[in-house]
Amino acid sequence: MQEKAKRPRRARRLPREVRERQILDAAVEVFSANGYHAASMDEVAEVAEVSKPMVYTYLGSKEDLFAKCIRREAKRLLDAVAEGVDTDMPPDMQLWSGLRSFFSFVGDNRSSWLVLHRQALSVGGSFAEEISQMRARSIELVAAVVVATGTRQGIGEEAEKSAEGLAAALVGAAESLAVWWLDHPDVSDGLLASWLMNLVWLGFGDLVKGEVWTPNFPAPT
Amino acid sequence: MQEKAKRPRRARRLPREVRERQILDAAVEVFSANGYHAASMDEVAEVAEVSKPMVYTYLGSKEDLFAKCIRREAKRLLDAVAEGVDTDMPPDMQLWSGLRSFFSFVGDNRSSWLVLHRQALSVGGSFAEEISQMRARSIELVAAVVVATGTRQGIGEEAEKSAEGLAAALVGAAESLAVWWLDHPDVSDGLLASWLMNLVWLGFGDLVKGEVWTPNFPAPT
DNA sequence: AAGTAAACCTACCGGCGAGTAGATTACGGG
DNA sequence: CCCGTAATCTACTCGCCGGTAGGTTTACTT
Repeated sequence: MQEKAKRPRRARRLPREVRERQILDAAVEVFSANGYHAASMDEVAEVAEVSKPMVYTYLGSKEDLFAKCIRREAKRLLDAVAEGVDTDMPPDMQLWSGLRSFFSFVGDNRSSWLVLHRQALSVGGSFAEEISQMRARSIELVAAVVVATGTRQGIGEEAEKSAEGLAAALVGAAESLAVWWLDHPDVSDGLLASWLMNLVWLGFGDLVKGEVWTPNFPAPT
Repeated sequence: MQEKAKRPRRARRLPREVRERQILDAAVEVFSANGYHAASMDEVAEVAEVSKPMVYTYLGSKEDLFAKCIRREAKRLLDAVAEGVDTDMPPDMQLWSGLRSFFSFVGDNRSSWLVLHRQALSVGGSFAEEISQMRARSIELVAAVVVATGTRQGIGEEAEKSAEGLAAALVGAAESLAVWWLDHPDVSDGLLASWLMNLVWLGFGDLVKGEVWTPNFPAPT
């Protein structure tokens, strides 16, 4: 019987700052795996290699913790995208760069993406609100690019009015493609971005030129 | 003290069939409102105006209940879309009709849509699997339409290879637009479908014709 | 009217998980 | 080397919720 009791049970003490980071990392992992409600604080603590009271002491309640996860990951994502986009570029290049950055981030940070995309929306209350607003902001940014293209080329009011809808569709397409990517990882982020650009930009372009698709119902005889 | 005990407490007894329907309706409502985990069986019972044991007797455990919700609502959605689509129509009209039916359904059945889109994915386990598969099937159907267009017009292998990705993007765009719709209800389902067709179909068309968008990096001097 | 089966309820149990009390140990400064 | 403080733990409480036991009422049948 060796005196196991004497062995230091856990890693050496670390400054609060570091622990907080560890816990947040663990929380993102746990939340992304099974969702907010299914995640337990015990599990977070375990993954973070820390005891539960530390989690509460440093990060507060479960809601607090989740909010902090969301905000941190959202900021990381937005920063990553913003970094790749230069607002002096022409609109199509802005979109292209933004998409590449987005897919690249998702590829490197699956958990972050999952926690933002899947979990945050399914938690009623203030988070959903917050996330929705952030998503809305993204959509507005995209819409701005769309409108910029339009006005530059003399877009009609009609199309401008629908710009936000189109932007929402584009954002959704990107998100969906990101999810699809999880099951088809043998594709590069650049290729994904190309697909979307080809799908969507040419559509925008035609819209701008005034070409429209209209349903041609079979003429009733 | 009037003999309140004598007053029939609840609505008249109803055949099992009817009750099951009521309970399922209530469950969809409750699950869609706050998600699977946050929903309580007591709340379902209350909304259904039935006592909890009835829920268990008729629909089984919480998981069973949720699964039955998902399956029923998914079937309703798929049927609604299928009903609007005639596979003899040309591909663009198929897409158009499908999109219209989809948006129409979502407009009429918000809870169904929410429970399918938001909640089902965030519940780990067999549901997520099931839902994912169903979504994958939808994507394949769309992909088939895309490919049909392509081959008819002599599409290249490259584009065909990416058809599934494009289909995923389109499905995602539609879903996202549906969500956007919730915040902007003053738009008709037909208009939504038009937007998407204009955005996407012209893109497909150009793809088929061999036109592609390519990033033109500023030539390094 | 009596019997029976199905519809329906009240009232409870057991466990899980959020959150906490309070002791304990390591590190830095004197 | 010793003390204070920050870091950290063990070990609990307590409410909520999934699930159930077992009885009661209604409605149909004969």
